[in-house]
Amino acid sequence: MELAKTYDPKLVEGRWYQHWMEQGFFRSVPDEREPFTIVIPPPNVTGVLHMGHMLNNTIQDVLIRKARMEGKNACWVPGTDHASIATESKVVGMLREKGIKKSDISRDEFLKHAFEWKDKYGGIILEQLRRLGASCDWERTRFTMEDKLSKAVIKVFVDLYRKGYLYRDLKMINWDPKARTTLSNEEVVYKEKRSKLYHVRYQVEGSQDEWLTIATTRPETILGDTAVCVNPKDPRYTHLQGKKVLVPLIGRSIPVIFDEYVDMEFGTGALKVTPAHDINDYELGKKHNLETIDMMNDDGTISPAGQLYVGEDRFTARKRIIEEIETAGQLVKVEEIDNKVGYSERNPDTVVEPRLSLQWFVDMQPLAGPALENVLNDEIQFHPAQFKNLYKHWLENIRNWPISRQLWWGQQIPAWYLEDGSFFVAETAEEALELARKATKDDSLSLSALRQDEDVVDTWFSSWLWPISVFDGFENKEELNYYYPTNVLVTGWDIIFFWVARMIMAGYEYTGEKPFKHVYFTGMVRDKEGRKMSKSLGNSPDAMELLDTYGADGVRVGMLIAAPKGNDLLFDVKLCEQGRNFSNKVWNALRLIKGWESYEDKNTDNEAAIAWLESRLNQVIQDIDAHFAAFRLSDALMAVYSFIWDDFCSWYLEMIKPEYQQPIDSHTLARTIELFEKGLQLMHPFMPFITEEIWNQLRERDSKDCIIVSRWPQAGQVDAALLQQAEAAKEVISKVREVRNQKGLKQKEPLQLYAVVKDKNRYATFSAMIQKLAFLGEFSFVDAEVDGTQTFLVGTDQFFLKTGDTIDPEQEKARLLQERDYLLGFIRSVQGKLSNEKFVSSAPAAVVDSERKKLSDGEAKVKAIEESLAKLN
RNA sequence: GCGCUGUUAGCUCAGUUGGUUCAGAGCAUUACCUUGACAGGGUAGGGGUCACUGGUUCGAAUCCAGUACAGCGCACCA
Repeated sequence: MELAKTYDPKLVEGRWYQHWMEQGFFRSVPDEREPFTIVIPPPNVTGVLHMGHMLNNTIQDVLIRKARMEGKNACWVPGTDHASIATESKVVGMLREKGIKKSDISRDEFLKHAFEWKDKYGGIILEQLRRLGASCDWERTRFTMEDKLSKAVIKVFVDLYRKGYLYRDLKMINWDPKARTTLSNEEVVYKEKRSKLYHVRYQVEGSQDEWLTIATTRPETILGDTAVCVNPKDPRYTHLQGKKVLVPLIGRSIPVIFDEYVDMEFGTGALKVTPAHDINDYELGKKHNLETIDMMNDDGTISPAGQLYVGEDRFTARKRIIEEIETAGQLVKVEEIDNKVGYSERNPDTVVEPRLSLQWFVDMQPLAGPALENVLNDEIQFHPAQFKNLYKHWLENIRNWPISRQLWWGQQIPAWYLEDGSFFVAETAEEALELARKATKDDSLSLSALRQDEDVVDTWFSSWLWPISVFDGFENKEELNYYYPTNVLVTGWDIIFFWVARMIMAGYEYTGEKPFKHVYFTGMVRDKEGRKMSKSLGNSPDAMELLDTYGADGVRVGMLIAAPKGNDLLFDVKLCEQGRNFSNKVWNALRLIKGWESYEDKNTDNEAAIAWLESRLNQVIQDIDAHFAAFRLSDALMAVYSFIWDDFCSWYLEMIKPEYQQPIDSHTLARTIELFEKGLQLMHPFMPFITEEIWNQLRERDSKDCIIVSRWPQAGQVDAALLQQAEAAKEVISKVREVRNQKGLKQKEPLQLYAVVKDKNRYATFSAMIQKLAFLGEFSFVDAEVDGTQTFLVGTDQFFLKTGDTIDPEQEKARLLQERDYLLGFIRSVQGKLSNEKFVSSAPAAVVDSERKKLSDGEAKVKAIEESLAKLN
């Protein structure tokens, strides 16, 4: 069959993926082999594949494929995350389009809609991952909100509650008024903003015209003011001791209090205090027994407690209140300042409000200990390791985790309340009822007396259990014992707190063991200018389109070749082009080899070439294994890339290539196929499809004899002397080509080369190669300089190339003089070192020897050049 | 404000304990080549005072201190 001139991934990828599936190559069940386990960072169930996923999952696939080839029981567990805030807001939006308001339907109805939505759109991303070549065990696909996983969440909630690690408390939390839910500190993103600082004067109660001016960036909260605070050391305000002031517009009388907390330098030195809407104000309020007025509704509108602008949005209210204050003559001035404003991570345009709220919290202190210790002591290794710093800092300053979310899409909090507000935490309503009966000593209590907490838990409160729960580890230890701890987690460093740290905590708490041995952090995928990929910038390529255009292998190479671990990837489609070009290069190596007719012969002139490539291969295997061990995937890819392109294609195939349309001896062909196969195996983790295709093109194979399950090549002997000889030969060839280039000679016009060398053996093995690749009519050793030739040096060996051209003596002289001057300078610096007694006495002998060798080599070279110069004169 | 990390070729990055040609790779770029596996190609080049200053050392891209710039994290922000 004739092979196409260019490689077409479309004809290959789908076919092989299906074949792998049919053969069950991705399937893993526990057996006696060593396991190698990766759990996927579950993408949002309604998500679609983007560049970040491609990078992340390519890395996981590379690792899992390598492990599979090493004979390990490779298990990559896929799945999706219910992503409560993100998904719920998508569903709310979808319902709104249908004219349904969330507030008009019941929880059950809403969940019905949500599950319908999930069944329709959920899992698209998993299908897309198949296109990328992800070799997940799809039979293990899990979902964070499926029954078993939800049960685990409830179990853990109850357990932590009973241990006293989980409690309910009224605290200042971050509130997302769009999603109408609590957020943890980590879910608040602070952005530097240019804001207005309003200076507003409050009249001192009982005075005619005495005023106290405060400064605020959130004037709408004036409606919730219950004090004004000044520093007791501030001489400007000492006279206000015991005085009261009137809140503008509403005229509420509030005390002037004194606290060192206030910075005298900032604004006017007077701070309005709104205990319900600011964390610091709340602390002041507690300390000074202030009233707390919650003047905002959960959607960010003003509540009746605010008295004015009730029902208006907070930002509209801000505008209007300032206008009215100005009209009242109480706006002193407006100043521009830079401050940081917190936005919701999930709703990036929504400003987060500090809000006083009754929520469930996890006490992180007891969980943090083992999590910190085992990362610092490298029981769990971070790659790159510098993320340990970030991790350490966060854990050492850890704050309690508010886990309740005022949403419906998620695991409902297993707490049941009685009329009087007392509550009972249990895995089921029945158990809660039993607890309630015991507590109240009232056996007549029925389920209808209990009301379950309306809230659900934070998504991360389910995903922190992921490495355990995907193996059903909370009900059955069998699979857990085999697959856990998992080998490596591949994830972005941006969720180091959200997810990585918490999985480590849950791991130690619930299994007494780490959840993974290694964490490979990927950076963010940015465009080539370093900007974040975003819809509004339109700089985010369509992932599926890339796969179509460049093939999965091309895209995978493109992503990995420029993705050093932990660093952001500056993505450019040109990288995928490079990947595709590489595919094509390998494909054409196949075409060449397949195109050869062979004749039976056990003797060959190519023995040296074969032995050389084999040594190179063994060297490359060693390099690649070392790169993998250190998670240097880009380097591993680069090593195989240059082995295939440079060593195999550019040198080896050219060395053994027969004359045009001539056959090749069978021995060389067989050995070439073997070596090519090994190269393909090294490529396979990175480029699964094309390697499988070529693997099967090279020989007739059984349907089970696939490269994906072939054994990873073992590094054999490296013949260092041979490699050196080859390098010398390559240098001679390059030098000849250089001369041709300079002289404008044809590549294939036969020339004569003569050499004066110290050791003929150095060139003996490859002399035929030199002759062939440098296109020489003659290559021979001589005893003395040959006249009328172009000269060059390889090491200290002299070469004389007869170009047929007449040599311009002046030009040649100039060239030689330049080279000599360079060498003389070099020699001077080496001599300088060697004449320094301190160097000779304190440097290691090997270093001194090498300097001496440099000197003698340099001198020999100069001597050779001077001989040539003498001839020219 | 506190802390972490970085600064090496036009771009993205290697450079392991200071010492063998250590100043590298890929991409980009330049010249030449093109019926011969591959123009999605071949061959050969050009390109860097290793951010700056000082120190340690026989010897510094590498170690130390300081400076500048950049990125990130945390805290504060009326």
